Amino acid sequence: MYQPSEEEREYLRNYRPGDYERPSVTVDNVIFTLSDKHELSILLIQRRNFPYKGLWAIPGGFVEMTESLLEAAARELKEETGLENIPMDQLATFGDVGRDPRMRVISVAYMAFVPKDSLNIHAGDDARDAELFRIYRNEEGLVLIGTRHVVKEDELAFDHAKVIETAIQRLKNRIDYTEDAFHFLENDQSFTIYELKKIFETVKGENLDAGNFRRDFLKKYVDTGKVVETGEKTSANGRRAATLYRKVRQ
Amino acid sequence: MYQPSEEEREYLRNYRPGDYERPSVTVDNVIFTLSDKHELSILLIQRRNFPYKGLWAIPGGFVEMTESLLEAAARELKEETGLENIPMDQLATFGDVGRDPRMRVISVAYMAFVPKDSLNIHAGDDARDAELFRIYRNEEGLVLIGTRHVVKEDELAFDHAKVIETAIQRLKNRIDYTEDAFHFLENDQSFTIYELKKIFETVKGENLDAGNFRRDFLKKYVDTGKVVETGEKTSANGRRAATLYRKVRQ
DNA sequence: GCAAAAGTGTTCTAGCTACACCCATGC
DNA sequence: GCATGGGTGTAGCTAGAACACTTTTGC
Repeated sequence: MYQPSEEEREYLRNYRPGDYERPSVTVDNVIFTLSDKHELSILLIQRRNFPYKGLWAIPGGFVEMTESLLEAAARELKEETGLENIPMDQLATFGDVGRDPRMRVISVAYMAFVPKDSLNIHAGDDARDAELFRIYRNEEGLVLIGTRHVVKEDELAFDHAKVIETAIQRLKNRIDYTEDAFHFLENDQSFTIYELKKIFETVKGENLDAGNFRRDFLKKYVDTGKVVETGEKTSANGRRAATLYRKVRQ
Repeated sequence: MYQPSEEEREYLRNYRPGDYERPSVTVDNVIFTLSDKHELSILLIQRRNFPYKGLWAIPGGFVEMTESLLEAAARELKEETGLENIPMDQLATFGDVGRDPRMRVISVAYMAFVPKDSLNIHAGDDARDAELFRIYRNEEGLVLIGTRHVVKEDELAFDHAKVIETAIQRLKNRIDYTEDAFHFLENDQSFTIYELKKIFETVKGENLDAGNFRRDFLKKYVDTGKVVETGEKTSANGRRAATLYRKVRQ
């Protein structure tokens, strides 16, 4: 391990940062969930202040000097949704010069996948309204449909349309080789194969063959020990009882 | 497109950034190339100033207020290597609190893949020495072997060992579905299948079957029009003449 | 008995792996 | 003639797509 010399420690004690201009740094969270009807959805907040007053944005905020980027993202997630201990993944960093009309702001975007029922949307201060939007697409681009509002791509604040597009793309690419899908489960300690199948279908935007999905699931997760049977079955409500599985937490 | 109201324009005219503390933002470049003996290599510079004086680091520098992150990375690449118009990809952003002992620094890492012969290593100011290091690995982690120096993982400045590890991982994952491999070619307007095969073998760290690689190459790049035959052949020097291909620039 | 999820079996094929084999050329 | 890279052919295997079919339950 690197041990600084006495000379270097002396230098650091006397170090005073120059007063050159610095950009502001924020974290922004793309929070994905699945709607009741199994549609990919995202949490947006409505801006009540300038700039982009009235437009919708992904939630975020300034990075404090005492917290890491991930800590900042997790703090913001908690403030917005009440959720803690959610795995978050860094998406990308957006830093074009004019992306915030006030000043230079560099934004590190994170993404999180959360089960809908756990979502407890805090508008935070009344400075902003929060809503869940289903993700659609037409010729002009993204269309986000909430319960009370419809938001088109160009009604998103800052460069957030680009951030969201990047996130959707990344999620689709990742879903097969990460464990993202499990994070959408309401309860990853008791779920059926077909609940998980629904999640994959939603994210990929295509229907999957039930038999093939089942075999893939068994080989990829059960045979490797990542998922085990709970021993329970669903109490049959209208159909044949299904085996319940549990995600093994590493 | 969003048109700010007169009120919002007024707000922006009068906007003065608060004087809260801001982190410094840098870009750092992981510059990959292949050595003469087809070994994956990376460009490092030796620090001649505190902190981490004498240790090796990936090149980088502060982001100017007037340039985007990518522009900053490209500017640094040019200063270090003389290379321009090289495609660069954002790797990840590193922002742990103590990663720079002087002050809070958030670093956006980029990666570039360049042909070795084009590399014209500028030490820049004499404040630093630059050298190409082949990438090896032993039980303790990364070992970087240059022509004059050998650098172990813990002799890298800041969190650059982590940055480099992340970059190597990403490169290995990307190589099959991106066009990174072509960027390592000395001349992508005239190359043979086997030159490209060598690059894939180096990055993946395994030998590939010549026949299968050839068929894959033809299907993946030639059939899709991404690569075309030049019409020329290698002037036979000790062996059968090989077809020369040219990458089509989109 | 029908709808719908749960679960199993089987066929067919595209694509990959492995490997054998021929060609061209310089030494 | 042999080493080396250039280039072709093909047998065999496997993952996966497609789909047929059975089970269980509530209505």
